[in-house]
Amino acid sequence: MAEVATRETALKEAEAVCTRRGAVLTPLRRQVLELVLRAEAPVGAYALLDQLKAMRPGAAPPTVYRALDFLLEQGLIHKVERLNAYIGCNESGHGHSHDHHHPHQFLICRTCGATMEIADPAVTHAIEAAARRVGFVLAEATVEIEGTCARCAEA
Amino acid sequence: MAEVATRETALKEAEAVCTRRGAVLTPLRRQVLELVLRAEAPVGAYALLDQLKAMRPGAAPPTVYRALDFLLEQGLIHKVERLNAYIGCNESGHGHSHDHHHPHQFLICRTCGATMEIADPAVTHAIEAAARRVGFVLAEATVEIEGTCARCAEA
DNA sequence: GACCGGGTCGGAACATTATATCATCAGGTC
DNA sequence: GACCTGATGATATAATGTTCCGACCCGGTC
Ligand SMILES: [Zn+2]
Ligand SMILES: [Zn+2]
Ligand SMILES: [Zn+2]
Ligand SMILES: [Zn+2]
Repeated sequence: MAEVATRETALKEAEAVCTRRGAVLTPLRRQVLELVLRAEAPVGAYALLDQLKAMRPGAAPPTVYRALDFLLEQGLIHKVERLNAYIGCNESGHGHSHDHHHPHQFLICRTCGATMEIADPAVTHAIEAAARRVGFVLAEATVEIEGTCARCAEA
Repeated sequence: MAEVATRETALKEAEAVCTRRGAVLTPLRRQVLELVLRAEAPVGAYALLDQLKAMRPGAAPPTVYRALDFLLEQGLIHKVERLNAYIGCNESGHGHSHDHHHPHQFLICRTCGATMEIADPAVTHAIEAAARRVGFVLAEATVEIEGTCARCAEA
């Protein structure tokens, strides 16, 4: 599978990103990141916990949430608010080398659940302009577009 | 207070919108809508429930959620996903006369909690274009911009 | 009047998502 | 060794949201 190689690369990069910043990608955090990357769609915290328990019998909600918080902080994953679920950051395509929090948008398919991350400059720019127009100092924007993905639409 | 008049007007309009569609704004639904409109910031379902209990001792979670579902369906309120909270639709400013689901964006102040609804055509258009570019059929877009509102920023 | 249907609400239980708190342990510093 | 910091173990609890069943009302329809 090509995905396995991609995942391995992503994990290696994550390791590098963390050490470059003085953060530590501990075995636990790495395990959680791998589970998120392995999933085909955004995963919920308790789904991760169930999988984690197989490897770490003592795992509990805080175990997962602490790891997720770290990974979010490092920009290695994102949270999809509409789904209360987490997804690996896809930094390829847009050239952000794992900025802590880079502008991004999600396209969520209601049929198959596939969620694609994009970073459309026009969307980002329009949002910045809208905020500026009313004197609002933008910190972070959540953009989650729901509908039907191309594959599901043509069927 | 000017807000009271605004709220009364909004309630009257809500009533009219519902009857025009064959839906019924029952006393319960109207009460919940009034509580949402009365709040200064987005309100959580359980905060509404607490207030509702004062008037309706038997109120339980489904009581509130059913009313909220109805109001969302009618486009009278919106849900703010980042806050798991609900806010009245501000249809003034943009000329949607309570479309069931109209494109909109939120500006959420992290300092004071104030949340402003806007409907910026450039943002809406950029999102539509981004979706179309990848063959995605858009149904609904959540745009929630967090930061500091103008009042809090100047202080 | 009897019957049926949809829509609304009361009420109990449950499911899902997230956090608070305290204890423990390992590594580095003085 | 005494001390601090960051990470994890472990238990409990909070916050948010849903399922399910039964009652009730109200408008047809026979
Ligand atoms: Zn990303
Ligand atoms: Zn799809
Ligand atoms: Zn609105
Ligand atoms: Zn503010």
